Amino acid sequence: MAECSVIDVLRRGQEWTEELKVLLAQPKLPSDQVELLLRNISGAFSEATAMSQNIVASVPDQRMPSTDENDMDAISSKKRRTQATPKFGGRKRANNSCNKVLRKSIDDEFQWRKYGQKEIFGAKYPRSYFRCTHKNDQNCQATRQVQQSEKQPDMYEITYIGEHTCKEAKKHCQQQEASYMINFKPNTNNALIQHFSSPPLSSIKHEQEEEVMSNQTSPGSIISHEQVNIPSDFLDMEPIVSDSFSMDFDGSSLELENIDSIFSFDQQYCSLFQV
DNA sequence: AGTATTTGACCCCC
DNA sequence: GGGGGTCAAATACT
Repeated sequence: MAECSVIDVLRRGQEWTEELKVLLAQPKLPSDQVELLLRNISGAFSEATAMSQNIVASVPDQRMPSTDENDMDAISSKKRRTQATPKFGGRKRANNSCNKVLRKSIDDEFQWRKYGQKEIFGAKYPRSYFRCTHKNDQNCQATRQVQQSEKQPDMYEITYIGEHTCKEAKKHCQQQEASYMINFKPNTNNALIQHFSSPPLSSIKHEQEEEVMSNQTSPGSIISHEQVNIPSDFLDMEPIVSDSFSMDFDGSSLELENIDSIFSFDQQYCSLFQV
């Protein structure tokens, strides 16, 4: 239900964007119409973001790690104990951040250790569970779930849960400044993509998947003013056409570069919610 | 030998 | 009650 609404909103935004492209191609820019369309587009992003927030927030989280060492004594057999001593007691689903992305590769800049795999009811492919390799030595709580996409078998749906607190995260944190930015200056709705700006660090890719990244313009060439980051995961899914526009209205200048990257982002985000 | 993966068991939560 | 997330012994790999 909510998914359909998100898609509707995003498609609406896409239609407005197409209209904007037509306007921008005109020699004499109707700046009032352009501004209106920009507001509409930005508003659509905001709306879709707010709606999707509710959807993504429902992704379950990992339980709290067990600290009960004594119950090991209760193990009498080689295999798992029976439920006399509740090893899993107190498990709860914390409100850690989670972020779902679609990728061609399951590799990223972090080291993961697989700790489980499950056949998911109604799903074609099993889901694999990974935790950060530094869970034990650095108490890093980041986990991720990887599942082959049914719609696009060459892609993987990766859900990142929790954030890295290991040294690897700190190392990659600095590289994050190279992430992509988008901006709609003349309106106040630009909080919209901000929601995407806070995926777990592990979902931000830089040096990997060059074969896709090389199709893009450099990060710095994308719009900037209000700094709104887009995870590169969304941008690297499709080649991005390098259109660039510049315009003025209300006395303030607005640059529109890589506007198609916005469409691409919109479409890819849409695909995450399609049934 | 140490480390990573597999896989059945276990438990929480809807 | 059952689906899904995690544990941990067994196994595979380096």
